[in-house]
Amino acid sequence: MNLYQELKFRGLIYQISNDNLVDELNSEGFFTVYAGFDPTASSFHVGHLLQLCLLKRFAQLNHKIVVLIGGATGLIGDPSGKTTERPLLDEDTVARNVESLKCQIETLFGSDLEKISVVNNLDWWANLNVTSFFREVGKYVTVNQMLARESVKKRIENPDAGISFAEFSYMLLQAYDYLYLFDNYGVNLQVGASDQWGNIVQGIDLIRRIRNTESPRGLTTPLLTKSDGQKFGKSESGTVWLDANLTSPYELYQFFYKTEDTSVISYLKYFTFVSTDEITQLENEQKTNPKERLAQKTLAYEVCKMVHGQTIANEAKTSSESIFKESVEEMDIENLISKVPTKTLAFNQVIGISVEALALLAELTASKGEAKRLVSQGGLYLNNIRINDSKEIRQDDLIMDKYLILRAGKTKQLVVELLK
RNA sequence: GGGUCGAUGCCGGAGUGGCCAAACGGAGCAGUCUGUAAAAUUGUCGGCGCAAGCCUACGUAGGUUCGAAUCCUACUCGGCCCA
Repeated sequence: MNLYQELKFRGLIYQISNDNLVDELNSEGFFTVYAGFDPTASSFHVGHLLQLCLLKRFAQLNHKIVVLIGGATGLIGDPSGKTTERPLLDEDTVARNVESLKCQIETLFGSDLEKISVVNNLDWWANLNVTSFFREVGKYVTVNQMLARESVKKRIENPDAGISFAEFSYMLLQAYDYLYLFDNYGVNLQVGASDQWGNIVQGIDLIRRIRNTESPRGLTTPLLTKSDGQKFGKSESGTVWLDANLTSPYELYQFFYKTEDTSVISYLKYFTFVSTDEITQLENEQKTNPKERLAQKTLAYEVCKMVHGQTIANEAKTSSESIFKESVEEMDIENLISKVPTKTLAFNQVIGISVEALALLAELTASKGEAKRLVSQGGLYLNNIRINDSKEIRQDDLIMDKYLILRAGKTKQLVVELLK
């Protein structure tokens, strides 16, 4: 299977800038591929994973990769897909985010690292002044065409939004980035999610006009949504980050484990390096035996392994299996501590208070009222036993004299550890 | 700079002096069913309280009033029009 077929099988090709790209992907030649990420946070999240995997696929076939961290563009903000103007991030935050994203790239790409350059567009934007920008770039772009862009149109038509000149100009910044990387790194393919299509085409166009060449290419992947159309990448507790300090490996594992049947096969294609044959097998397995959730298990494990390494992936898997046992006796609680969400509280603080108060204290619920609601609906469990009437925590509720398992609903579990 | 319109809970969006913790949608959360799935369906959805009730909330700060999300003034931010 060649590269194009592989990408096609995995559903990674949404749009291509030029039909020749199909043949080029199949030929012997090598690309230098670029994708940009704006440093709006200190970590990548699962929403970035698709692009990162795509780059990795190219790297594994010995194409060169340029990962652009938008130290400059991050200061402006991409209007694509946004319905309102974003607040500006301050410069220190952006600079700090750039650094931590760079580190993540390095751990994520591990063995393929020598094929990758990580660049920061602030390095060239810092030295470019406004007048030369207008002369070099602005002169080659018409506002007419910029206004025709979907993201811009939406904002202009929205009776109470509007778009600032800064965000409006964003597309030119990204276009120039492509030009710069084309000139200085030999980049000839930009990839991104489909909401980046406009920005990518703008870059290709600019290079064509200024350098008078047809060689730059662009490719977009589908924009991920859950089967109900919601944005991909959020769990009950918010964004699912790749940084283990922000989202624990257990939570990452759980996030993918809970994938609905209709999406799990495409996620396997997007987010893992499991071979096409194995994926087809898993697909059959899912049809005949959906209860086993084998596809979900594979997906969760593989992603965890890629992001955090094999040892941690194994731990996440073990913890997940252990905490979902029927009875508390079967759980290996000591091994779960700090792997699954754990809350440490003082012994005296807990003994004698109500379960609802404990749920609040342990931050299982946001308020006591919410905890009460849970109890009245039969959704709160202590040590896997449903709480029907409010009760006080007593010493003989403790497992091994120091642990309590709190659960809201079916899946939200928490270990409480008591210290004397 | 001038005029004008707007700012409501997580989001969208009603409300234009008391009946407003604020209609209605969506999201979220939970129950039932299940497979830690989907769909369906039921309930819930500011905080404290068993409750009565209390507290905090309709951009910010003041004011009018027995009483303000609703009226007035100033400010902040945004749209639109004019310069």
